[in-house]
Amino acid sequence: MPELPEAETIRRQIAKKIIGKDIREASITDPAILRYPPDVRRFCRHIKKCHILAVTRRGKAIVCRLDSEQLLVIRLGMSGTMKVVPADVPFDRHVHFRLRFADNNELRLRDPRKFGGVYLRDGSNVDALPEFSHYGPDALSDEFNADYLAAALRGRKVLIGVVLMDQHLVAGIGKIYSDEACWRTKVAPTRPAGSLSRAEIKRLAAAVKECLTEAIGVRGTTAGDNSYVDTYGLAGGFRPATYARTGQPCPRCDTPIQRTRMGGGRGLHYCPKCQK
DNA sequence: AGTTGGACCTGACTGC
DNA sequence: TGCAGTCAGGTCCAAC
Repeated sequence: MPELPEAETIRRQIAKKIIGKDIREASITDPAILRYPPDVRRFCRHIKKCHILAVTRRGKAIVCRLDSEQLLVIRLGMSGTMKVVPADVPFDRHVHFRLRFADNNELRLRDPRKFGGVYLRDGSNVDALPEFSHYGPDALSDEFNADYLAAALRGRKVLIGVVLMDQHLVAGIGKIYSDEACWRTKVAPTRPAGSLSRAEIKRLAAAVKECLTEAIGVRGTTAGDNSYVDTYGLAGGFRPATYARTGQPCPRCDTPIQRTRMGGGRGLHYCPKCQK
């Protein structure tokens, strides 16, 4: 599932191929993928006159800045991948969104589970968009640090492994890197967020940046039932210590990794011995 | 306001 | 072999 490192990997790879390009045609095979505006035909008619000025990222989302003073937001959901290929390359039924450029290459969004989405919004300020107006600081920004995290966690009863995935608190972290950051901090993800000591919070903030940065360096993570691949179809090189490793030995102490369900919901992976 | 839980979606897997 | 059931999770929304 694309989190910050996977989104950043895809952003870097497609940026080289689409910045400065003129859009000639947009195709939306599944209208549900277009979250805004509601009118598919108007969207397609409008965007085919646009030019891509920049490709940035906010949390797990990729944002294209257009010369029309608009922003094209692409969310990958949990199964989304993007690639740029010549327009005559065949595609399957999971490709829901395509942008064809004047050079006859196509940007394609493939998303089997359809949790992803495309948004076209007026304006050039990413933080002002409805999609991001309540987002916390990007996990790799200077704004996300021990002081910020300590203030944000104070009094919170939600489990630390859950609250780290709250994009309103900090943007870019999902299951893989929440589990990973807790493991590196030696903190059980099942602890109430407000129970962490100042020292633990400081280590946690550093661990978040550390594992995200490492993961970007190896083009993200391919693990569990997810089939994430970058725009060249290659798996990510990051190897999580606990995520999707239930029953396998902890890399630090060999204790079998446990998985718990938080209230019937999603799973948290951790080492019951060295994470307190 | 903080928190919980269900809905969305479909490929991969399990069990009969 | 085939079919039903379960699981995975990012995000949104309704309901305590």
